[in-house]
Amino acid sequence: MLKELKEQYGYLFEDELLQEINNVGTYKDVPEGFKLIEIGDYIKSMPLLVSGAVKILREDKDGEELILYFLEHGDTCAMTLSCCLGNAKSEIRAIAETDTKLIMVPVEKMEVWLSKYKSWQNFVLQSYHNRMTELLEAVDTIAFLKMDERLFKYLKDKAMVNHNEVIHVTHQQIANDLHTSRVVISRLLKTLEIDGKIELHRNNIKILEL
Amino acid sequence: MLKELKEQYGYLFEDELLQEINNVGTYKDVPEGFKLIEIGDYIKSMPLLVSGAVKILREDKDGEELILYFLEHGDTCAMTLSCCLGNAKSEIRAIAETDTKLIMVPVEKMEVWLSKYKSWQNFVLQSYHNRMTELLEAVDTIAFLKMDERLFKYLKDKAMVNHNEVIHVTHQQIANDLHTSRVVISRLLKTLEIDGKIELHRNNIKILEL
DNA sequence: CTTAATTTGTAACATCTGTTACATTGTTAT
DNA sequence: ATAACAATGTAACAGATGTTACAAATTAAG
Repeated sequence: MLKELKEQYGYLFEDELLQEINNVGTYKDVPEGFKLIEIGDYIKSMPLLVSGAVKILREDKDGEELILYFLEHGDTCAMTLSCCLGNAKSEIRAIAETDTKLIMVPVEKMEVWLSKYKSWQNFVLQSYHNRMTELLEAVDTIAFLKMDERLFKYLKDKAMVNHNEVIHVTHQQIANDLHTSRVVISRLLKTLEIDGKIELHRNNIKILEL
Repeated sequence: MLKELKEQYGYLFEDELLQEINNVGTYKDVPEGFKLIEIGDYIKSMPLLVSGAVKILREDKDGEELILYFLEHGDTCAMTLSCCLGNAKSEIRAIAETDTKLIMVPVEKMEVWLSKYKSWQNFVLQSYHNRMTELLEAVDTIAFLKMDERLFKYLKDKAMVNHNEVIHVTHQQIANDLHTSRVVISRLLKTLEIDGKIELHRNNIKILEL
């Protein structure tokens, strides 16, 4: 575990901090689809992504979802950060998009390290900055793009974090992530296929223009 | 200035920090409509709101705006925080919604205080948390509400930060803030008036259900 | 193999939002 | 007072998105 820690976070943290993380952190290996955080959860430990990808979702009053963004290796969830340090409930849901390796850091340590390690402080602030930027991009996507553009962006992003131009997903699942209906997605996917941007198959879609 | 500082931030900061803010901060008094931050600006000082309200806007690729949220007394702009500490350009525009009093804190001090004052560290983290929450609410509003609901929420929010159930605004200005067209706003406003929720007048609207 | 469930395709229609065009009313400047 | 401008009202239409319904193709279960 220390080896993977150094690979992912060695350029950020000094050896002493890496050692501390190694000592108090717990290694976690979760499969695709595993629910890491549920809305309303009190967060007791913070996840540092080592490998894989995580999908961050928001929910409306009827329980329907909307994807905000994906997290990748080297990322942490600022929403979680925010909740840990503020002792608040999670505002979002986090689902493993692929098989994922994480290091879970107990929340008590986070505060201590904030004062003890300048590099940790920088990491926390940088994480907030990154997540803020990604949230703003999510706003742009939702507010400024039409559904066909949102859909194509979603497909490309998903192919990206899966490191595969073929994504395994049904039209219904896409509709859930984009907070629309299956019929709308099927319609727009067909148009994308006619335009030569994707190839449609049962349970998977090949992205031709990445 | 120290008096107003203590009134707004006394419960957060110890006297020593308040004194430091008073020494290095510059008092700023700006009129309604004043542009505090432009997209792309490098931020050299961080604004602490003392009184008034500030409108935070995002811009699309065609230069059209979209309101994200309002800031009020006791708030600071986390986007600015984020930019200061990350040495990055501003991703948003900030416009004084009302006549506003601010204290501008030089960016160099912010970093020093992060290590020196625990209360400042908490304030910075709490501000990030608040702004993250507000950004998520903005996402909810844009993604989950229809235009008539967004409009009514906007009117109520605006009345709130102005401490007045009569808001001075034209249909065109509302359309700009909500990233739609004037005709759409006029149509929906008329419906709200018929439903007895507002009263329409030239250049102002009275909100009846707050 | 047969049946049931899942996934996808598609039509028809409703509703919401955006656009263009123009009339009317109120305000400002000369 | 009159002209120019700004703000609002409204109709008519276009386009995007959401809904319902049902058929066809594929897969899973018994």
